[in-house]
Amino acid sequence: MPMQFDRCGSQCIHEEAVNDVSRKMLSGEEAQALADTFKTLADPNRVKIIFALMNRELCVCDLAAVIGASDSAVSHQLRMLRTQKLVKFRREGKILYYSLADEHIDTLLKQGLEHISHSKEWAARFLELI
Amino acid sequence: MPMQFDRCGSQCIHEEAVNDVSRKMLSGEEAQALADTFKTLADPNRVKIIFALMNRELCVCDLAAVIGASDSAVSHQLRMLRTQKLVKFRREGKILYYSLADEHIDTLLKQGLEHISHSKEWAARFLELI
DNA sequence: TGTTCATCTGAGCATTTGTTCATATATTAA
DNA sequence: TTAATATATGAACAAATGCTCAGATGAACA
Repeated sequence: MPMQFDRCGSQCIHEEAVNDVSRKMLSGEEAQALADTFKTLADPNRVKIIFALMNRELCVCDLAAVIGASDSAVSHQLRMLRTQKLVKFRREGKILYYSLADEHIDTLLKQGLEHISHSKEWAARFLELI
Repeated sequence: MPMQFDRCGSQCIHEEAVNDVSRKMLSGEEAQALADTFKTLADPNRVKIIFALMNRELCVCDLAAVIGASDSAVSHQLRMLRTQKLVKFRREGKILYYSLADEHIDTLLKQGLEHISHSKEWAARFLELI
Protein backbone atom coordinates (compact mmCIF):
# COMPACT_ATOMS: atom_id res chain seq x y z
CA MET A 1 0.00 0.00 0.00
CA PRO A 2 2.36 2.74 -1.14
CA MET A 3 0.85 6.19 -1.40
CA GLN A 4 1.65 8.56 -4.26
CA PHE A 5 0.73 12.20 -4.12
CA ASP A 6 1.30 13.17 -7.74
CA ARG A 7 -2.13 11.72 -8.21
CA CYS A 8 -4.00 10.46 -11.23
CA GLY A 9 -7.11 12.25 -12.44
CA SER A 10 -8.22 14.89 -9.95
CA GLN A 11 -7.66 18.46 -11.05
CA CYS A 12 -10.36 19.77 -8.74
CA ILE A 13 -8.27 20.04 -5.58
CA HIS A 14 -8.81 23.15 -3.50
CA GLU A 15 -5.27 23.74 -2.31
CA GLU A 16 -5.94 25.96 0.67
CA ALA A 17 -8.63 23.62 2.00
CA VAL A 18 -6.45 20.55 1.60
CA ASN A 19 -3.45 22.22 3.24
CA ASP A 20 -5.54 23.57 6.07
CA VAL A 21 -7.14 20.25 6.91
CA SER A 22 -3.97 18.23 6.29
CA ARG A 23 -2.17 20.17 9.00
CA LYS A 24 -4.71 19.06 11.60
CA MET A 25 -5.19 15.50 10.34
CA LEU A 26 -4.76 12.31 12.37
CA SER A 27 -1.72 10.17 11.57
CA GLY A 28 -2.23 6.69 10.19
CA GLU A 29 -1.54 5.11 13.59
CA GLU A 30 -3.85 7.48 15.39
CA ALA A 31 -6.67 6.86 12.97
CA GLN A 32 -6.07 3.13 13.31
CA ALA A 33 -6.26 3.28 17.11
CA LEU A 34 -9.54 5.18 16.93
CA ALA A 35 -10.91 2.76 14.35
CA ASP A 36 -9.90 -0.16 16.58
CA THR A 37 -11.90 1.28 19.45
CA PHE A 38 -15.03 1.49 17.33
CA LYS A 39 -14.32 -1.89 15.75
CA THR A 40 -14.64 -3.38 19.21
CA LEU A 41 -18.30 -2.34 19.24
CA ALA A 42 -18.87 -3.22 15.60
CA ASP A 43 -20.33 -6.67 16.20
CA PRO A 44 -23.85 -7.47 17.46
CA ASN A 45 -22.66 -10.09 19.95
CA ARG A 46 -20.10 -7.74 21.46
CA VAL A 47 -22.73 -5.01 21.65
CA LYS A 48 -24.97 -7.44 23.50
CA ILE A 49 -22.16 -8.36 25.89
CA ILE A 50 -21.49 -4.72 26.73
CA PHE A 51 -25.19 -4.03 27.07
CA ALA A 52 -25.62 -7.00 29.39
CA LEU A 53 -22.68 -5.90 31.53
CA MET A 54 -24.23 -2.45 31.90
CA ASN A 55 -26.80 -4.13 34.14
CA ARG A 56 -24.46 -6.21 36.29
CA GLU A 57 -21.37 -8.38 36.25
CA LEU A 58 -21.82 -11.80 34.67
CA CYS A 59 -19.76 -14.94 34.19
CA VAL A 60 -18.90 -16.33 30.75
CA CYS A 61 -21.60 -18.98 30.59
CA ASP A 62 -24.25 -16.55 31.82
CA LEU A 63 -23.24 -14.18 29.07
CA ALA A 64 -23.44 -17.03 26.59
CA ALA A 65 -26.97 -17.85 27.74
CA VAL A 66 -28.08 -14.22 27.67
CA ILE A 67 -26.85 -13.43 24.17
CA GLY A 68 -27.54 -16.87 22.73
CA ALA A 69 -24.05 -17.88 21.65
CA SER A 70 -21.60 -20.64 22.53
CA ASP A 71 -19.24 -20.35 25.50
CA SER A 72 -16.32 -20.48 23.09
CA ALA A 73 -17.65 -17.70 20.88
CA VAL A 74 -18.23 -15.50 23.93
CA SER A 75 -14.77 -16.25 25.26
CA HIS A 76 -13.23 -15.19 21.96
CA GLN A 77 -15.18 -11.94 21.97
CA LEU A 78 -14.28 -11.26 25.60
CA ARG A 79 -10.63 -11.53 24.70
CA MET A 80 -11.04 -8.70 22.20
CA LEU A 81 -13.00 -6.64 24.71
CA ARG A 82 -10.25 -7.23 27.29
CA THR A 83 -7.50 -6.26 24.85
CA GLN A 84 -9.27 -3.01 24.07
CA LYS A 85 -9.82 -2.46 27.80
CA LEU A 86 -13.59 -2.31 27.56
CA VAL A 87 -14.11 -5.03 30.19
CA LYS A 88 -12.31 -6.33 33.26
CA PHE A 89 -12.88 -9.44 35.36
CA ARG A 90 -12.42 -10.94 38.80
CA ARG A 91 -11.99 -14.61 39.60
CA GLU A 92 -14.06 -16.54 42.13
CA GLY A 93 -12.92 -20.14 42.10
CA LYS A 94 -13.41 -21.54 38.64
CA ILE A 95 -15.71 -18.74 37.63
CA LEU A 96 -14.67 -15.44 36.04
CA TYR A 97 -17.03 -12.52 36.54
CA TYR A 98 -16.78 -9.89 33.83
CA SER A 99 -17.77 -6.24 34.16
CA LEU A 100 -17.26 -2.97 32.28
CA ALA A 101 -13.81 -1.41 32.59
CA ASP A 102 -15.08 2.15 33.14
CA GLU A 103 -17.98 4.58 32.71
CA HIS A 104 -16.89 5.85 29.32
CA ILE A 105 -18.15 2.64 27.74
CA ASP A 106 -21.69 3.48 28.81
CA THR A 107 -21.36 6.87 27.22
CA LEU A 108 -19.98 5.45 23.98
CA LEU A 109 -22.86 3.02 23.63
CA LYS A 110 -25.35 5.68 24.64
CA GLN A 111 -24.00 7.98 21.95
CA GLY A 112 -24.49 5.20 19.41
CA LEU A 113 -28.11 4.80 20.50
CA GLU A 114 -28.53 8.56 20.30
CA HIS A 115 -27.49 8.50 16.65
CA ILE A 116 -29.77 5.59 15.85
CA SER A 117 -32.74 7.22 17.56
CA HIS A 118 -32.83 9.66 14.64
CA SER A 119 -34.07 6.90 12.38
CA LYS A 120 -35.37 4.17 14.71
CA GLU A 121 -37.94 4.79 17.42
CA TRP A 122 -36.98 1.80 19.58
CA ALA A 123 -33.62 3.35 20.41
CA ALA A 124 -35.23 6.02 22.58
CA ARG A 125 -36.61 3.35 24.89
CA PHE A 126 -33.13 2.10 25.74
CA LEU A 127 -31.75 5.60 26.25
CA GLU A 128 -34.05 5.98 29.23
CA LEU A 129 -32.63 2.86 30.86
CA ILE A 130 -29.00 3.95 30.76
CA MET B 1 -27.25 -20.23 12.44
CA PRO B 2 -29.96 -21.82 14.59
CA MET B 3 -29.74 -21.22 18.30
CA GLN B 4 -30.45 -23.94 20.79
CA PHE B 5 -31.04 -23.21 24.44
CA ASP B 6 -30.71 -26.68 25.90
CA ARG B 7 -27.05 -25.92 25.81
CA CYS B 8 -23.94 -28.08 25.91
CA GLY B 9 -21.55 -27.96 28.87
CA SER B 10 -22.33 -25.05 31.16
CA GLN B 11 -23.85 -25.98 34.48
CA CYS B 12 -22.72 -22.73 36.07
CA ILE B 13 -25.62 -20.55 34.96
CA HIS B 14 -26.96 -18.17 37.60
CA GLU B 15 -30.66 -18.32 36.76
CA GLU B 16 -31.80 -15.13 38.42
CA ALA B 17 -28.99 -13.12 36.83
CA VAL B 18 -29.65 -14.54 33.38
CA ASN B 19 -33.39 -13.98 33.60
CA ASP B 20 -32.96 -10.48 34.95
CA VAL B 21 -30.59 -9.38 32.21
CA SER B 22 -32.42 -11.30 29.47
CA ARG B 23 -35.56 -9.29 30.10
CA LYS B 24 -33.73 -6.04 29.35
CA MET B 25 -31.61 -7.33 26.49
CA LEU B 26 -31.44 -5.88 22.98
CA SER B 27 -33.04 -7.92 20.21
CA GLY B 28 -30.88 -9.28 17.42
CA GLU B 29 -31.97 -6.53 15.04
CA GLU B 30 -31.40 -3.81 17.58
CA ALA B 31 -27.93 -5.06 18.42
CA GLN B 32 -27.19 -5.28 14.69
CA ALA B 33 -28.28 -1.69 14.11
CA LEU B 34 -26.07 -0.49 16.94
CA ALA B 35 -23.15 -2.57 15.68
CA ASP B 36 -23.65 -1.12 12.18
CA THR B 37 -23.35 2.39 13.55
CA PHE B 38 -20.01 1.61 15.18
CA LYS B 39 -18.89 -0.39 12.17
CA THR B 40 -19.14 2.80 10.16
CA LEU B 41 -16.35 4.27 12.27
CA ALA B 42 -14.36 1.04 12.40
CA ASP B 43 -12.00 1.86 9.53
CA PRO B 44 -9.04 4.26 9.64
CA ASN B 45 -9.89 5.91 6.33
CA ARG B 46 -13.48 6.54 7.37
CA VAL B 47 -12.26 7.93 10.69
CA LYS B 48 -9.99 10.27 8.76
CA ILE B 49 -12.87 11.36 6.52
CA ILE B 50 -15.06 12.18 9.51
CA PHE B 51 -12.19 13.93 11.25
CA ALA B 52 -11.45 16.00 8.14
CA LEU B 53 -15.12 16.99 7.79
CA MET B 54 -15.15 18.17 11.39
CA ASN B 55 -13.00 21.06 10.18
CA ARG B 56 -14.95 22.01 7.06
CA GLU B 57 -16.84 20.64 4.11
CA LEU B 58 -14.69 19.07 1.40
CA CYS B 59 -15.19 17.61 -2.05
CA VAL B 60 -14.33 14.01 -2.90
CA CYS B 61 -10.95 14.65 -4.47
CA ASP B 62 -9.92 16.97 -1.65
CA LEU B 63 -10.80 14.23 0.81
CA ALA B 64 -8.79 11.78 -1.26
CA ALA B 65 -5.77 14.09 -1.15
CA VAL B 66 -6.11 14.73 2.58
CA ILE B 67 -6.35 11.11 3.64
CA GLY B 68 -4.03 9.74 0.97
CA ALA B 69 -6.37 7.37 -0.85
CA SER B 70 -7.79 7.07 -4.35
CA ASP B 71 -10.90 8.97 -5.44
CA SER B 72 -12.64 5.65 -5.96
CA ALA B 73 -11.79 4.31 -2.51
CA VAL B 74 -13.06 7.51 -0.92
CA SER B 75 -16.24 7.42 -2.98
CA HIS B 76 -16.94 3.88 -1.81
CA GLN B 77 -16.40 4.88 1.81
CA LEU B 78 -18.60 7.95 1.42
CA ARG B 79 -21.42 5.74 0.22
CA MET B 80 -21.27 3.81 3.47
CA LEU B 81 -21.14 7.01 5.49
CA ARG B 82 -24.14 8.32 3.55
CA THR B 83 -26.12 5.12 4.08
CA GLN B 84 -25.52 5.33 7.81
CA LYS B 85 -26.43 9.01 7.71
CA LEU B 86 -23.12 10.22 9.08
CA VAL B 87 -22.51 12.61 6.19
CA LYS B 88 -24.56 14.68 3.77
CA PHE B 89 -23.58 16.59 0.64
CA ARG B 90 -24.52 19.46 -1.60
CA ARG B 91 -23.80 19.75 -5.29
CA GLU B 92 -22.12 22.71 -6.94
CA GLY B 93 -21.72 22.01 -10.62
CA LYS B 94 -19.72 18.86 -11.07
CA ILE B 95 -18.41 18.98 -7.55
CA LEU B 96 -20.04 17.39 -4.50
CA TYR B 97 -19.21 18.96 -1.15
CA TYR B 98 -19.53 16.58 1.78
CA SER B 99 -20.12 17.55 5.39
CA LEU B 100 -21.17 15.88 8.65
CA ALA B 101 -24.85 15.02 8.93
CA ASP B 102 -25.24 16.28 12.50
CA GLU B 103 -23.46 17.19 15.74
CA HIS B 104 -23.80 13.74 17.30
CA ILE B 105 -21.01 12.48 15.07
CA ASP B 106 -18.57 14.88 16.73
CA THR B 107 -19.61 13.55 20.11
CA LEU B 108 -19.26 9.94 19.03
CA LEU B 109 -15.74 10.47 17.76
CA LYS B 110 -14.88 12.54 20.80
CA GLN B 111 -16.03 9.74 23.07
CA GLY B 112 -13.79 7.34 21.19
CA LEU B 113 -10.82 9.66 21.72
CA GLU B 114 -11.78 9.94 25.37
CA HIS B 115 -11.51 6.16 25.75
CA ILE B 116 -8.19 6.04 23.95
CA SER B 117 -6.75 8.86 26.04
CA HIS B 118 -6.66 6.39 28.96
CA SER B 119 -3.83 4.53 27.26
CA LYS B 120 -2.43 6.96 24.65
CA GLU B 121 -1.25 10.44 25.48
CA TRP B 122 -1.65 11.83 21.96
CA ALA B 123 -5.44 11.49 22.13
CA ALA B 124 -5.71 14.32 24.66
CA ARG B 125 -4.24 16.75 22.15
CA PHE B 126 -7.09 16.14 19.72
CA LEU B 127 -9.75 16.37 22.39
CA GLU B 128 -8.81 20.02 22.86
CA LEU B 129 -9.43 20.73 19.18
CA ILE B 130 -12.97 19.39 19.07
C1' DT C 1 -3.48 -37.99 42.84
C1' DG C 2 -7.17 -37.87 39.44
C1' DT C 3 -11.72 -35.96 38.02
C1' DT C 4 -14.79 -32.37 37.04
C1' DC C 5 -15.91 -28.10 35.33
C1' DA C 6 -15.38 -23.03 33.72
C1' DT C 7 -12.82 -20.88 30.61
C1' DC C 8 -9.30 -20.25 27.11
C1' DT C 9 -6.90 -21.15 22.82
C1' DG C 10 -5.45 -22.45 18.01
C1' DA C 11 -6.72 -24.25 13.59
C1' DG C 12 -9.81 -24.35 9.93
C1' DC C 13 -13.27 -22.32 7.16
C1' DA C 14 -17.13 -19.49 5.38
C1' DT C 15 -18.38 -14.69 5.26
C1' DT C 16 -17.42 -9.91 5.16
C1' DT C 17 -14.54 -5.93 4.11
C1' DG C 18 -11.76 -2.56 1.53
C1' DT C 19 -9.19 -1.91 -2.20
C1' DT C 20 -8.14 -1.52 -7.35
C1' DC C 21 -9.44 -1.30 -12.05
C1' DA C 22 -12.51 -0.49 -15.71
C1' DT C 23 -16.55 1.54 -16.83
C1' DA C 24 -20.85 4.27 -16.17
C1' DT C 25 -23.28 8.86 -14.86
C1' DA C 26 -23.92 13.44 -14.74
C1' DT C 27 -22.78 18.20 -15.32
C1' DT C 28 -20.41 21.83 -17.80
C1' DA C 29 -18.48 23.99 -21.69
C1' DA C 30 -17.17 24.12 -26.55
C1' DT D 1 -23.70 17.18 -30.09
C1' DT D 2 -19.11 16.13 -28.38
C1' DA D 3 -15.37 16.42 -25.08
C1' DA D 4 -13.78 16.97 -20.52
C1' DT D 5 -14.17 16.23 -15.69
C1' DA D 6 -16.00 14.89 -10.86
C1' DT D 7 -18.01 11.28 -8.92
C1' DA D 8 -20.30 6.73 -8.68
C1' DT D 9 -20.52 1.87 -9.41
C1' DG D 10 -19.70 -3.25 -10.16
C1' DA D 11 -16.57 -7.10 -10.47
C1' DA D 12 -12.68 -9.28 -8.67
C1' DC D 13 -9.56 -10.45 -5.24
C1' DA D 14 -6.64 -10.28 -1.02
C1' DA D 15 -7.12 -9.53 3.83
C1' DA D 16 -9.67 -9.56 8.01
C1' DT D 17 -13.48 -11.36 10.86
C1' DG D 18 -16.30 -14.57 13.66
C1' DC D 19 -17.75 -18.87 14.14
C1' DT D 20 -17.10 -24.08 15.34
C1' DC D 21 -14.56 -27.81 16.93
C1' DA D 22 -11.03 -30.12 19.42
C1' DG D 23 -8.01 -29.76 22.83
C1' DA D 24 -5.35 -27.12 26.60
C1' DT D 25 -5.38 -24.58 31.25
C1' DG D 26 -6.31 -24.01 35.82
C1' DA D 27 -9.06 -24.26 40.07
C1' DA D 28 -11.87 -27.08 43.30
C1' DC D 29 -12.75 -31.32 45.34
C1' DA D 30 -12.95 -36.56 45.91
